[in-house]
Amino acid sequence: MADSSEPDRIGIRAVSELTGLSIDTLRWYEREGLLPLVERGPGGRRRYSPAAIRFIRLVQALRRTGMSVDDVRAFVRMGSGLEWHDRRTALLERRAAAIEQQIGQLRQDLAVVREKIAHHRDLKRRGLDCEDEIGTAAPGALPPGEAGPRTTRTT
Amino acid sequence: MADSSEPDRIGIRAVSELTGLSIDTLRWYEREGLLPLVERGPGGRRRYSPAAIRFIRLVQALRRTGMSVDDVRAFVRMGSGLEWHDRRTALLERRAAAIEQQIGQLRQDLAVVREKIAHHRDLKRRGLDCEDEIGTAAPGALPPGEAGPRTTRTT
DNA sequence: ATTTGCGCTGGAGTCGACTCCAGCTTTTAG
DNA sequence: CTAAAAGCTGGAGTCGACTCCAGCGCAAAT
Repeated sequence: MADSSEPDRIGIRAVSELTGLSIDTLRWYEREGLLPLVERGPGGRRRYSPAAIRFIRLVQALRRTGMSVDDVRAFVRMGSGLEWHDRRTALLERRAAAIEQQIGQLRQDLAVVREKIAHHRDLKRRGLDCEDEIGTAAPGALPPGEAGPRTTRTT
Repeated sequence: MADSSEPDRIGIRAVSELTGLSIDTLRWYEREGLLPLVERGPGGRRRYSPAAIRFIRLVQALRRTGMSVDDVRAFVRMGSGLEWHDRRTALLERRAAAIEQQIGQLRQDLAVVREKIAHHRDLKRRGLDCEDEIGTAAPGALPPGEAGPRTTRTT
């Protein structure tokens, strides 16, 4: 039954390289209760099973998609009991929906940036300087040399 | 040409509601030099032109997609001169590329979460209890399709 | 056997990005 | 005209999420 001396266990350094999380972060996540599956080898060193690593990937997905450490912990703390099963599943489903929304938001943001780029190119093509500031507008008339000194005070 | 008494200017409260940024954040962004277009009405109150609001939207897009306040400031500080035009455009293009990557990442994360959900459902269907922790453990070795150096950041 | 070095722990420190506050002026409603 | 509401400013405080020690123990290499 898979004890921590099995051959497929790897050390913290390898996990760090594998996942992109820093060693400190891995230790900190564990202390914070986000990584329940980590075992210890002789000498007290951490050994990570494939399952532990898959779990880390889930945690990364949750974190990257904006779930707070607190909420991940809460999720992890639900444990694996049947009684919490539905709740866990529901939580994940909500997360999936949230991620879809984020993708939508990101697409919008991408559109905003692209639009800006297009605007820039347009200005360049016409040999103009930048719009009033950066603000764009382009209603019809862009009186040059007005626009005011946007130079905000230096901090 | 468009002084701050024009009718299309709106106050900070309206902008806050419009953009979802808090009033404090709007003021703070301005102090930090992210919002150069904000004018003042009599009494020293902020008036936001449509152009200013469009600019805020750009800043929001940049921030939401992970650009730091420092970097946004740097971008803004480039000003509108022709000499910086290409640099500005290049920066925006890099950002657009970064956003595309993020969307890709998010899709992967979504897949991870969905997989987890499916796994949960499967367990439930079979009336089993736990999964990640302990249970479910890996059959053989590390998952085949996932060796990619996901490596980002730190250390 | 000693050196070199990874790993461990608990705790402190940092950093980015706000958020809150006190005290004051201006605007607006009654 | 007065009072409440909304703004303004500079500065301090908070919070989340790490990141960095100091000091110690194994352990593999020389």
